[in-house]
Amino acid sequence: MKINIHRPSHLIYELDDKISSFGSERSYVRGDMIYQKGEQPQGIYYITEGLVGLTDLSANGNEVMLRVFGHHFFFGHRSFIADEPYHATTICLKPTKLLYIPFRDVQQLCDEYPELLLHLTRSLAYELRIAEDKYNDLSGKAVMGRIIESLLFLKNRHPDYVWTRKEIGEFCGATTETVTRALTKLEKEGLITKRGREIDIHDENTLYQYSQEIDFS
Amino acid sequence: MKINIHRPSHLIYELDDKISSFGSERSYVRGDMIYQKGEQPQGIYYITEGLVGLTDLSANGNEVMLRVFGHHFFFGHRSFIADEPYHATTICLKPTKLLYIPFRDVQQLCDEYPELLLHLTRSLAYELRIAEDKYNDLSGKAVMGRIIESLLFLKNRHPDYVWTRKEIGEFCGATTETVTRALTKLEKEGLITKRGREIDIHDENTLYQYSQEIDFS
DNA sequence: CGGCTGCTTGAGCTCTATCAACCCCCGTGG
DNA sequence: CCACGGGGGTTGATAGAGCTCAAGCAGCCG
Repeated sequence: MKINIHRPSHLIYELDDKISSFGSERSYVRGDMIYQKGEQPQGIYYITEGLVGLTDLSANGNEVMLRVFGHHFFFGHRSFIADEPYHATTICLKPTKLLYIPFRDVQQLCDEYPELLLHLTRSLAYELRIAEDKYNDLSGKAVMGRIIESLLFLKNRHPDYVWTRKEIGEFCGATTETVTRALTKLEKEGLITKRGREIDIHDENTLYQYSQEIDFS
Repeated sequence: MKINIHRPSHLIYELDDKISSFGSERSYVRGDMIYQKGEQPQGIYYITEGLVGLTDLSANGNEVMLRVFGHHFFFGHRSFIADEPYHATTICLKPTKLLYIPFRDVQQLCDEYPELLLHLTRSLAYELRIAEDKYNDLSGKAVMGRIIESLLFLKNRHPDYVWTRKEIGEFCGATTETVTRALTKLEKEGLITKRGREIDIHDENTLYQYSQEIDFS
């Protein structure tokens, strides 16, 4: 997975004000479900504050974290655009405020701000690459590499959040135990420091370099 | 991965004639590379006949098949829309004729047929679900299940093509040997018949049922 | 018919999941 | 303010699914 240090280009802050006059504000706390796999979409969501994860259950009963959305992110539009029921469930990770925009208003919003549709399209194109890069990694990269890249990715995108070992594992296809072991090793190697549940990365580049070294014996 | 028995809804045959007046026709034979990972997109591609695979190399040197495109499919538009270099390489799987549409013409084409952009957007939304379903499967489903689903998916989408064990493996994250072993087992169980390199599925539903049974001991 | 690519089968090994036990941190309520 | 409960984290031992390596076979094209 290519790590994006900078915020994805498809975030357009200017829309913020415009959108706020549409749709209704909703609040969630950690653990709340926003929508559930299988439901029929009725609108799309725009986060003004907080963090949301898109998760699904895999065949062996493990949770899989497919994507994460922070503030200024839309979500729920994939299913809307594909005209499919939701293929996964969204869960609130930290206290979140968002705008729920029913389809009727999406239409109107798109008419008023034609760049919105293009923005959503771009975000799909972007997320598709991420998903396929993740697939590639899962198929051929050792856990250690996946864990490091996920750590860098998640902390870069959402720095002000303490990611749990479970969440990191769900994101990259590893168990909590394996993540723990990896982090312990990284700490011994002097690349990170554990501070309670927080993980301090000493130097992103060094850590990334380390993850690219093929052999973990 | 949810198997789609029917052709994906985002194929719009009516565009065929309209598009043919744009762009230039190109031909490829099996093994030809159409574009390569890292290159900067200059246009998009539309297949009039044949089969193309989007592949990448994983960390351990294995080939990964991310997507396949048949006739009436566009490809190369993800990178165009995301404004990124290609994140993977497209390889011709069977003799293919396609139309190459440089960006200048894409613009014009979109103006003339506004539904085209929406069509491309839908295909991205659709492919994103597939990619995430594949990720989920890879993360939690035993190989046997993945192989069966890939077999059903690939043969449904592109029935008139003899998929090799290697290709099936690359698509679902398994080695050629593992695919062979799985197919041998399926033949012993009376679910498929091997006819040379061709694989005859006795009954899709029975096979699918079998793949959903959790335990492969 | 020769050679190449793809397929098959076997043996062994390794990575990572699984199971289990324990600890630590933190928030909550008495 | 302390006790307690529970979620999260750590560590160890073990097992097994599927990969790797190897060697031979079969189908297919020139």
